[in-house]
Amino acid sequence: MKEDDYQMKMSDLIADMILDMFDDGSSTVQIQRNDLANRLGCVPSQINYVITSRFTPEAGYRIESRRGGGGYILITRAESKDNAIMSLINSIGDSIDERTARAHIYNLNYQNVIDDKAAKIMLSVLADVNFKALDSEQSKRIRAILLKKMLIAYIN
Amino acid sequence: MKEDDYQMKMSDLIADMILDMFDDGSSTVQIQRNDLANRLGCVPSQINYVITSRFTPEAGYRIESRRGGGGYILITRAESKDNAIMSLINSIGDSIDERTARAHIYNLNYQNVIDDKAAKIMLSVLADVNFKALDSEQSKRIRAILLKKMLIAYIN
DNA sequence: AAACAAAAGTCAAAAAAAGTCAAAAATTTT
DNA sequence: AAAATTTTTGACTTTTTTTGACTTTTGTTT
Repeated sequence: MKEDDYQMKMSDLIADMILDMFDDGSSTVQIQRNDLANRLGCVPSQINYVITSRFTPEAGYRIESRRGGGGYILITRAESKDNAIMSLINSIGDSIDERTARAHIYNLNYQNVIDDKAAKIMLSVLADVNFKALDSEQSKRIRAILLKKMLIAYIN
Repeated sequence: MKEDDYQMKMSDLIADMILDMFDDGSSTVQIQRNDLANRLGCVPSQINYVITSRFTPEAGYRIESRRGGGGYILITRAESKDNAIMSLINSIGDSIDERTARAHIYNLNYQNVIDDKAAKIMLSVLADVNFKALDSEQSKRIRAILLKKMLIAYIN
C-alpha cells in the first residue's frame, strides 16, 4: 500500500502560516525571514517567493521591510474592500428595512466587493426575516443585526 | 498481432479509475497527472485526453489544475455539489439546534461543497438567531428556515 | 572609522508538474 | 475495403516551485 499522506506544498504552508498570523483581527503581520524559514525548514529566499507570488498588491497586500540586525518583513492588508464593507456597516443604524438592505447588497456585489454567492445568501436571509412571531419594528432591528453580522463574517 | 485475452482500452481504464475515486461520496477528485500515468502505465498526456474527452462540462464536470511543484488536476462533479446540498436540505426537519447546524456547515465547507466566505456568513447567521424576542423553540424553527433558504440561495 | 555580524534582497538555474499538438495506430462505421 | 473516428504516443512548451550562491543594507563592536 502506498502512503497517502499528502505533503502540502511548502509555499502554501508558508502562505497559510502568514495568513494565520493575521487571524486575530490585526491588519499587519511582522515576520523574521530567517526565523520563519528555519521554523518551516525551507530556505529563506522561499519566503520572498511566497510574498511576491501571493501577497501582492493586487491581492490587497503591501510589503515593507528592513535589513540588518533586528530586520523584519512587515505585511499589511490593504483591506480596501474591507473598508468599503466597514463603512457600510457603520452607516447602518440599528434598524433597516428590506428594500434598503437589498440595495446595499446589490451595490456591494455590483462593485465587486462581495462575490455572487455571498450576495445571494445575504439576500435570502434578509428576505426571510419577516417571521410571524415578530412585529415590523422587531423585524427591522433583527434585519440590521443580521446584515451587519453577515458583512463582518464576510470580512473575517 | 492477435491477443487472446481482451485488453480493456487504456482510456476507459483511466476514466474508471477516476470515477472510482469519486466513489466515497466526495464531489471532487484530485490527481497527480504523472503519478497516475505511471501507476497505469501510460503516457501523462493520455490523462489529458481522457479528461478532455470524457470529463467535460456537458457531462457535468469541471476541471481545475496547477502546474509546477506540487501541481495537480482537480476534477469536480458539478451536479454532485448541488446534490449534496439538496440532500442535506431534505434531511433538515423544521427545527434545528445550533450545534447541529454548525456541524453541517463545517462539513459542507470541509468537503469543498461551499466556499469559505459562504460558510462564514451562514455560521454568523446561525449564531445570531437567538433573539430575546424568541423562545428556544421558535429559535430552532427560524434557524431551520434560514439555513435551508441560505443553502438554496447558494445553489441558485 | 573600520571591521564584523545579522538580516533581508536578487537572480538565475534546476526541478517538478501540467499543457499542447500533431503524427501514428487502432477501432468503428459506412 | 475505405473512410471516419477515436486512441495512443511522444516531443516540445509553459507554469510554478525549490534551491543556493551572491549582494546589499543595517546594526554592533573594536
